[in-house]
Amino acid sequence: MTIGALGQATGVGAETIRYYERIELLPQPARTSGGYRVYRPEHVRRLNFIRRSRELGLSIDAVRELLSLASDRLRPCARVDRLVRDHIHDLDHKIEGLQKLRSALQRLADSCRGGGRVSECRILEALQEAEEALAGPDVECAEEDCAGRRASDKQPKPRRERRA
Amino acid sequence: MTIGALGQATGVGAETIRYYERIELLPQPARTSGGYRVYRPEHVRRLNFIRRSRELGLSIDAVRELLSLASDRLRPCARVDRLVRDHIHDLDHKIEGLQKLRSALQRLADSCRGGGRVSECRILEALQEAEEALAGPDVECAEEDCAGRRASDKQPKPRRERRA
DNA sequence: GCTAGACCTTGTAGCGACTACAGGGTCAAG
DNA sequence: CTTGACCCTGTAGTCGCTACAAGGTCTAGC
Ligand SMILES: [Zn+2]
Ligand SMILES: [Zn+2]
Ligand SMILES: [Zn+2]
Ligand SMILES: [Zn+2]
Repeated sequence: MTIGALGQATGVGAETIRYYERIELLPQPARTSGGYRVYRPEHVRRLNFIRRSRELGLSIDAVRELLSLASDRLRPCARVDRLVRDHIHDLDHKIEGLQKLRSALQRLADSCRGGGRVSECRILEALQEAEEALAGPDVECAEEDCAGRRASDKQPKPRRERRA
Repeated sequence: MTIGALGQATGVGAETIRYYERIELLPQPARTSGGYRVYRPEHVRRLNFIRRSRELGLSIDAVRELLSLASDRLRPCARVDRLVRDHIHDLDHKIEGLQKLRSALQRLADSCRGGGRVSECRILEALQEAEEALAGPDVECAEEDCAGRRASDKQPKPRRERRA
């Protein structure tokens, strides 16, 4: 099958497929004499796995690790679980942050009658004036490993070269 | 004051300030004979406005519009309100999306005992196997203008040149 | 006056995960 | 053999910064 057919079969655009190949998330497929990529059913399976993982919000690196773990069928699946649970935990932080923003914005929006002039708009005043803790201070996470994981995120990650 | 002092006064890094100048969010300041940027109190006010808006999650373009609205003191503030309320609405969508992801992931994580081998891990199975609607279908928003606003987001936006 | 060192300058590239071209080549049907 | 749908590579754009490198400026102390 061609790249277009693979795209149809998986719901992933052709340009994204080529991108995945470039970053070595998909292996290089065979080619026709004219240079067209030729895909096989195992590519469909792998790409579907990738798409579903991405739809769940997992990062490309997490997907990469899941794929590598999945190929080692005898290994314990603890690391798989941890990847997923860490991602849930990250989501919790993200959701909480957005909810805080939302309520700060709601307070702001409620303070304006909406019918006045810009010169008397409470929204603009609040943005212009001195600190009143628009968003509250952020409390730190109770979870054990959270700080550690977040710190290790900062670690410089070995970069891959393009065109190996 | 120099760029470093402005950064201290507003809590914005010097490189970010230069970036804001490049994208014309901050006006070009005066310079010393040696080429150093020289800022005045009105820059501090403007940059504080920008920082607070950004902390609330408003996009650079929204901040740009707020700043331009704020300068027209006799104009009605309806547009200001709408910007903020639209942003709240966007946040609601984002939060809802993340919560859906979260519960899909939670179901996935719960299905794994965690002590087994990769070969029998339910998480990997679910990612590998055929569709079972990992994330549910997304219902459309009841809000009137939501679809319209989202469509106009797709409109090609006139791009600004660098180095005008 | 001279030097050390803190600060500043420009320009460029990187992040994540794509997406959108341009300018050409290939393939199958009619 | 022509048409037109598909494919190829390579590059640049998205967003909002952030991190350099290589050099210039300013100020305080001697
Ligand atoms: Zn108002
Ligand atoms: Zn945490
Ligand atoms: Zn498992
Ligand atoms: Zn909506």
